[in-house]
Amino acid sequence: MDQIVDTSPGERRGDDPPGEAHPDATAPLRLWLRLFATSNAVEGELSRRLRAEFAMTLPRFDLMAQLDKADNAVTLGELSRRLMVTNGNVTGLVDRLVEDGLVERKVRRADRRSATVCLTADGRALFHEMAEAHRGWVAELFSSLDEPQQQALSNLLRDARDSVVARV
Amino acid sequence: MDQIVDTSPGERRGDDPPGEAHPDATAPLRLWLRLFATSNAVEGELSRRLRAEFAMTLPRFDLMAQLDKADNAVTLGELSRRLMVTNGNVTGLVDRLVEDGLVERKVRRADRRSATVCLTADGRALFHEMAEAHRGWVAELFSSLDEPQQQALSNLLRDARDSVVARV
DNA sequence: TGAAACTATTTTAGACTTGAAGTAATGCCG
DNA sequence: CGGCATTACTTCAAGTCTAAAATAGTTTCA
Repeated sequence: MDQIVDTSPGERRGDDPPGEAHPDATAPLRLWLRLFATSNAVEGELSRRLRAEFAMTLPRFDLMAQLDKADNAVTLGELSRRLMVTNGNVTGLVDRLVEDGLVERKVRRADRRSATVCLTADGRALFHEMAEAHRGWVAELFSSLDEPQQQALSNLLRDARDSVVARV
Repeated sequence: MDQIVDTSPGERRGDDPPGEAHPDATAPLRLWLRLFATSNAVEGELSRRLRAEFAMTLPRFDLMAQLDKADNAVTLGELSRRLMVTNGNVTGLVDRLVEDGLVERKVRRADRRSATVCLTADGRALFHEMAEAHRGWVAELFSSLDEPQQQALSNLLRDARDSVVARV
């Protein structure tokens, strides 16, 4: 969690219009700075509320969201891919969720290397409760932006992500 | 690092146009999902390159960036505010940077509670080298977006951040 | 068949992060 | 002066995360 690089340009207010002769070499840096700051602010606030209201962490919530969406049992490897985190990370998260009785681990008979994970009844109930609150929080946090702005931002972010992913 | 919530809507391709009667209750969720995925992808890649090329972590780089920008010695508390992280976090980061000989800690005579930090000569030299590479990487990662797109995205992100910060 | 390659997961070491509690110096004010 | 709140920083416990090594099961193919 970081990224306050900004090796030079100040926060210029206004619509940052110029678009002058040679493009500002620090413009992408400012873009990244804002992307990071925004993402971080949202993540931090959601994290705080989840902790305060449900004694839950964001990573665990995200893992449960994948399980809820999947409907069926999912392997650890698949979870790792969907959450975009390492295998070892998923192992630990699942361990803790199992301790809390929110998910279940089952070894597959078909391939004894792999195990699947699914929500318990308790886990599913809790998740639905949290998900509803979570959806409301997200909508609230972005509520200064109107529909078209949110749409435009969403589209640009999709393009940005594609740009990044293509170069990783 | 997470957030793969997405409790329902698939990744609709195209420009997500509809804009129908009652606004999709999951639209903000999709926006947040994309924001997070993009930020995370960039952060991960910058982190990897920084580690590979300079044996440096992003948090330490960010801290050094603040010191470079500040020009003068900065107190730990000020660093904490600028990096938007807790005090305890800064203490540890500075400890490790001091071990590496990249920054210096000085107790202030005026107020013996507080200490200031500044880059060493080595630290400053290394930072400038890293910052140049870093700027290039960021520009590269976003290079699929043209100037106006980057500008538009940057502006929307500023609005989004303001929206979030106003509600935290 | 059996060795080598591959796949799925766990383990480990190291770093980062937070929130809460602890320590120490300073400032306020009766 | 002297107690008390405040401020600055450190310490601590718990959780998250990664990269790399280890473990174990499966597949391939000579």
